[in-house]
Amino acid sequence: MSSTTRVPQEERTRVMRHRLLEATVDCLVEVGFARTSTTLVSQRAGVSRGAQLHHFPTKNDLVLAAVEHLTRLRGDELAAAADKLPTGERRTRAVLRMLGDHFASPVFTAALELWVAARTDPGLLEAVGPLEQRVGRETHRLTVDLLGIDESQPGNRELVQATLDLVRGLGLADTISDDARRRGRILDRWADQLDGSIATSTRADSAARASTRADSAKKEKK
Amino acid sequence: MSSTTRVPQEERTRVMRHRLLEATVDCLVEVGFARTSTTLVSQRAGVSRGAQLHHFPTKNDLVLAAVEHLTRLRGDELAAAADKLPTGERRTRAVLRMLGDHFASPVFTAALELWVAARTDPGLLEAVGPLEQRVGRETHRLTVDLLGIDESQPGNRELVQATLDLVRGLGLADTISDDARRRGRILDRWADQLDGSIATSTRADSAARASTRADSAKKEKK
DNA sequence: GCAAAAAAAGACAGGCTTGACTGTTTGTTG
DNA sequence: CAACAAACAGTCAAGCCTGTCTTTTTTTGC
Repeated sequence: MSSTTRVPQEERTRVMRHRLLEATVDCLVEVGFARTSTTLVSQRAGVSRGAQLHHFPTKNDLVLAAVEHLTRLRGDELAAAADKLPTGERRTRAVLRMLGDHFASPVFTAALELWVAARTDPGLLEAVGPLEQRVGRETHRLTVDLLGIDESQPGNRELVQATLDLVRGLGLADTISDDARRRGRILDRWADQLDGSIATSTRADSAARASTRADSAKKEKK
Repeated sequence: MSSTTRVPQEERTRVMRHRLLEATVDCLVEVGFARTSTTLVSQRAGVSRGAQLHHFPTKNDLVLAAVEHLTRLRGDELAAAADKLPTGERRTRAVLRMLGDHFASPVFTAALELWVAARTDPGLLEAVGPLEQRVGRETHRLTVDLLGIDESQPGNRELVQATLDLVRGLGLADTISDDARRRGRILDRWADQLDGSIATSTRADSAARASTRADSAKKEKK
């Protein structure tokens, strides 16, 4: 009875792999990397163990694919959040809050699990390292664009890096003691700090500042 | 016969437990929490499995004791580093570098492993949570004291918190891509930021502020 | 339609970890 | 010094995880 619904194999493969990768990320968030067993993933994905092994012969294959998947997820989430940013006053605060929220989201938690696991797993590190570096660079550039910062000014680059390391630290703290209010206060304070410092060192021209903001604000809306 | 060397049982117990806890911390750093098996710990400690099970009946008992041990270690290391700090010029830089070094040290790495593991382990979280909170408070106080910050001034408390979250983020980044130079640059920049901000918000004395700025302008050549 | 290939399902063995259990040595107490 | 308790040593079974293997179903090419 092949009369029910004919699904092309390409589509089936795509769906299966996607379900497995999503389940893997879910497991990373919910039970951590250590307890994320292949059996658990297949159960959560609603995929038979045989099918799983067919698409990802080894656990390493699955995890490596999950790393790439997660990298894509993080990029998308950041871009989407950046699109929703308001323009105008308190731009810096909004940007920082957006970053803070991202580094407290489940995708960051999953990335953290992989991050920590990769430290003592050479094979995983080989995959996580470069990708994390790429995400880091992209996030850096995004932040620079969103805030309209002139990196040619000495010290500004370090200031952006510090900001990103700060939100990373906040994200880490958030994983075991979620305190959004504390995070908000700290980020607001840092935004003031940034505004004061950046204003005096780079943006003498407020018109250019406004245009940069408007420009980076309107990304295509897919 | 008691001809060899008489060792009191209390001392034996103390030594055994200490060796096991040290080995546990070592394993956390070298292979991570996930692969830290009781067998591995007993091997590394040079303690028989039976003896281990005698002192720590379950793995949970061992890990919980290791958490406390590690907390003590971190406190001691911080206090020791604080004592060695130079006084006088560039105080802020020295303090930040000290914090940065601590959050890039093996004890922090071990704590990070427990931290991440605790997120998905209720029993562990129950032990790690309060202790981490305590260490956090102590570190905060230490930083405030070392930098001579007046927390009654609005915003200063958040600035110290941001500083600690920053070094935490730097420590996390350090675990998979050790880049001490980058860390140094960022912390120096942050120190300048702190000096400028704290000066204006707590010390109305503009002479102190000017000297601080002149100080931060000339980079050290190490 | 039919054969071949891909996809999916599930059983099975080998390796590792944990904690219970039994036996041995060493220190303490009367 | 004798009895008791604590410390120490090592074996064993149960459970889980991974990856191989065989079997069944579905899709594709002819």
